[in-house]
Amino acid sequence: MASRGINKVILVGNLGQDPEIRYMPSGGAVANITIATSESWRDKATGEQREKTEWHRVALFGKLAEVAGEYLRKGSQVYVEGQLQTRKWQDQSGQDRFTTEVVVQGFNGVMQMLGGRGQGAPAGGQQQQQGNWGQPQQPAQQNNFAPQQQQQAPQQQAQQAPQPQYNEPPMDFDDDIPF
Amino acid sequence: MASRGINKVILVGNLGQDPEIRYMPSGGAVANITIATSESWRDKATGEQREKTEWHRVALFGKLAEVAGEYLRKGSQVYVEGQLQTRKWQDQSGQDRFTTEVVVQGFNGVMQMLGGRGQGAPAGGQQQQQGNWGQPQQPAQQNNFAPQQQQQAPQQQAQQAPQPQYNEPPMDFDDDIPF
Amino acid sequence: MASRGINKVILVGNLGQDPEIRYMPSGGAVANITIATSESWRDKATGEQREKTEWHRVALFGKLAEVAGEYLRKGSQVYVEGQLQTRKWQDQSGQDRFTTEVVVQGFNGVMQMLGGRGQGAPAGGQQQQQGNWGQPQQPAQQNNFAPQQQQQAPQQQAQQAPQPQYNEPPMDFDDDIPF
Amino acid sequence: MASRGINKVILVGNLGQDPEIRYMPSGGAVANITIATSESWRDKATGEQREKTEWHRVALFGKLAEVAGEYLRKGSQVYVEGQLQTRKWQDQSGQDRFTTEVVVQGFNGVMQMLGGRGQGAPAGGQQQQQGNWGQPQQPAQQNNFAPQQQQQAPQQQAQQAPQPQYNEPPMDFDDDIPF
DNA sequence: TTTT
DNA sequence: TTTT
Repeated sequence: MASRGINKVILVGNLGQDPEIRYMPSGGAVANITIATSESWRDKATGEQREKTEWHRVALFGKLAEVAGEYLRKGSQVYVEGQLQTRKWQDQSGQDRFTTEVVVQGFNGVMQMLGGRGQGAPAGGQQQQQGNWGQPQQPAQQNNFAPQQQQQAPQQQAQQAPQPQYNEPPMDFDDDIPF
Repeated sequence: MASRGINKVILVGNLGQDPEIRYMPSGGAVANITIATSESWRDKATGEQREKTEWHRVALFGKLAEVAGEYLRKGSQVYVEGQLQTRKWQDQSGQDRFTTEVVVQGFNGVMQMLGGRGQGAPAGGQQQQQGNWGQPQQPAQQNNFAPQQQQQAPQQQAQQAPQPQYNEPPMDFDDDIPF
Repeated sequence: MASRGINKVILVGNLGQDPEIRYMPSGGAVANITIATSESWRDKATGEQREKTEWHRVALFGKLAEVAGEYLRKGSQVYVEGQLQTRKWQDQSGQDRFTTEVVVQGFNGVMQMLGGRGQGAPAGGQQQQQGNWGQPQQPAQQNNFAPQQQQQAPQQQAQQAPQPQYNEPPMDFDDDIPF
Repeated sequence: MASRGINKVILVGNLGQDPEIRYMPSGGAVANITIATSESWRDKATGEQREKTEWHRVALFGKLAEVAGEYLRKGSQVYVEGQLQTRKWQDQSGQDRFTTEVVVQGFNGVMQMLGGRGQGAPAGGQQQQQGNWGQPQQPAQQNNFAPQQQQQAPQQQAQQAPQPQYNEPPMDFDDDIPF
């Protein structure tokens, strides 16, 4: 767990959609969220107000993934601190592709919900609505990674890049395998 | 220049190769560098020492780009602070691709050489050797972006992703156009 | 405005009280706020839940000070990014004392209100309530630093340390004088 | 080990003197270092180049303290990441005083030596010279905090503030007691 | 796709 | 002195 160099990302922004929770074969949770940050400025040439939004792919692991799944929702404001990680995957034509994510994990990972009083998910009895996360009908241990990937591919296609399989599974909070 | 949210990256690491300096049509400098950070750990299963290196694409603009070109070299240790930015480009087959970079620019961008006394380029009389950067034989104003891009594409191909053109040119230190 | 080394503080927390706004002889605004961050843990020995709150003295300058005065209130959640600065002052007995603050200022300073919809001050017609800030009855230019300091001394005494005079006035957003 | 809010300090700078290593009653190591960061600018009024150095008190705990003691020296360049902490102590006249330090500790603490090959302590056979740190003639367990404090007080007096005793001992890497 |  |  030593490291040479510093690789740190700090984001504060709002979720573009509800978190997607999955489970690794080991049973560790993974939450994928997208966070928006934006800059606005006055265009010198036209004098108009302009705005540009940057979307960040963030992957949380272990306990933080579970908290994200429970409390974060589309629109939630959040602070995350993690590391940059670029992973290689193959598209349908077998070509190499790369996706860069912010990995929030282990000792260095931080996730804090912002904005106070209950901006997130209902704490109470509505947990049935969470059925599409983590496949509650099946024990978490059975939820493996690859099948879920397949399902997501089509819709992700329209976005940016299919979610690659975590062939080398990222370190769960209790594991010693770094990313 | 207002912003909603925080988008901050901090890296400390070593350059994988000499900086590549180019000039935008406006004359503003752009330096592309790759920074390595690494983690090492003992594999629980095998007991072996393992190491994983992460490579970061970093783009510096304006004055910082010029300083990078003058003083940084392959192996230089550097601190950079910038923002995450994902840009879309088209590959040869016209397919959309995305590349994420750390943009170091303007007021929020920071670049500091580390390691003290002259780890980088010779400060003294060898500045002629910089001829291949920034095409000093021609006035900087003539160096536009696209042609240079073409030249770089082949070698970059082997790496990760061709360097996309900056169609929407990133803000030079003196410009009001954000990234 | 060059710098050797990195001096960066990032805080996310809540204000312990309303901001105190003052004006320097130059007319530049200064806002002093206190931000709480806290840690909670289970005491190994007793098994009890414990919590410790850290209070941070933060000084904002220029535009950010004005925004703080207008929108932040006791309890507001805020992100600030600034620099550590320790200043020397003399107590009543003439002894040297030191106070460390987070200075949020100029290009590197960041202040973002968190928590969304109107957690702060009313945007509308209640601005008269702000009368005790910045002495609106008098032109800002007349509000100088030292007198205000005198008034605050007694109450501050009970706290931590009297607010020292800014003998070497900190850089306003438009100044070139660093802190 | 939960926390509400973010309390983060990042420093890159050089040590003003050799680290001072002490041991807590528990046997955990504590290293005190001072780090300089500086800003330089051109004075608008006089046109002169000016420089201001900020000195930071940093306390490292546990393993990081040991590494600091072994490898850092006066002049060493270092990256540290920690938390702001203000502690109260009494001066000779019994008056309350406050000292703010950067605490580098536990999971969130980071310390990285910069500048590459052997800028710090001799890696080789000179480790006997470290005898004045950590009192190697006596078992670490016997080195308690308070006596060492007494010795340091006089010289520290000239500086900023006597090193307060850690009455509530800060969390060692293996402890669950936060700071 | 978020937020103001 | 804040917040949960």
